[in-house]
Amino acid sequence: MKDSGKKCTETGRYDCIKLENQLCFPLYVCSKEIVRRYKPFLDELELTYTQYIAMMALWEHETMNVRQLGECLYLDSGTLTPVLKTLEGKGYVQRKRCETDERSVIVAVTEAGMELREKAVTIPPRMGACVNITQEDAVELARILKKIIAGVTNGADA
Amino acid sequence: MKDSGKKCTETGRYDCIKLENQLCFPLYVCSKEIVRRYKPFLDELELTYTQYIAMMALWEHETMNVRQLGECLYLDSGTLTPVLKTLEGKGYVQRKRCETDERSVIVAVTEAGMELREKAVTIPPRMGACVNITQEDAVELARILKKIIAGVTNGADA
DNA sequence: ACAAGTTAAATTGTGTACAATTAAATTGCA
DNA sequence: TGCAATTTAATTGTACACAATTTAACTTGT
Repeated sequence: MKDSGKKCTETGRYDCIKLENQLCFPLYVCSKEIVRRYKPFLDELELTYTQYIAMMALWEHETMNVRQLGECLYLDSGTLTPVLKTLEGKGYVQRKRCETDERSVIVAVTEAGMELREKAVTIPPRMGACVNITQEDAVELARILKKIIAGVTNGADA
Repeated sequence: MKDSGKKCTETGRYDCIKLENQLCFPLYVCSKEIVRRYKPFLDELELTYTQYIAMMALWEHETMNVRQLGECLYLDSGTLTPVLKTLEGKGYVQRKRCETDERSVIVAVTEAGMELREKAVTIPPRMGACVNITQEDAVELARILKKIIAGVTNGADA
């Protein structure tokens, strides 16, 4: 349906670099737009999206060092250090050097951090109501994304 | 294995704010990781990802004002102005005020910008070889993402 | 014609992202 | 043991991304 016969939707030498033919671009846009949709809800907790996912990881694990948190969130210390300092400033986490290995910094959720969780549980259902997607599509999307992430983050070189 | 009556994959009060149950999070990670994968290829052209998608839009349209480009890329002037100034500095685009409406800034691809396109066409096929995804999944993914974007960017309030 | 409202881009300020480097602590091995 | 490699966070520098504000130019209603 789309090559050298020159139909209505014809194929050109530059088709592969058209925005509409990229997969990365809707991925990039979708990610940004969803995060933007979170903003009003996250504003209630005075958290940014990055702070929110960091808290999510910490609510589950209670305590992690920066490296582990980074593996969990796919972020490095260059991003996490300022985020964690901000969260510490807000009183939601505590940072301290590991006693048995002074290189590591242990991040632990505080009492106030655990209380924040109570407010946070209201966010996913409200977000869900905002995003126009069927249950089947959500499952499909999650499956495909996880497959891509697994392939891309391993040494899956060309 | 960890609370009330419950099976193996049991349901807890806080399940909805676990990282693994979010759809936004793999979307965010996938987008970032794919962009990271582009970097070695984009480095050859000395373009960032944002500069690359801006050039993609401009290669197709030759000339656009900042507002149109922003609608196309889902970016505002606060992001685009510095990106376009950088691209102008590299000699790939020219920026000038519209003569009939001095509020608008017209962005036009230069000769050098069009030549860059020749190098850029090699990127998508090489990226495709890097990303571990079947043709069917790619089609599915594109379909779902476009649906979400359409729903989220319109006033699809809860 | 003109004040009021609107639109367009730029600017300002905050917060990521990430590569590259640095500094300190720990490990491994000759 | 002793020191070179490695690991861990933090720092530095560049580049977005976006909300909010500003400035200038245009449009509209009267």
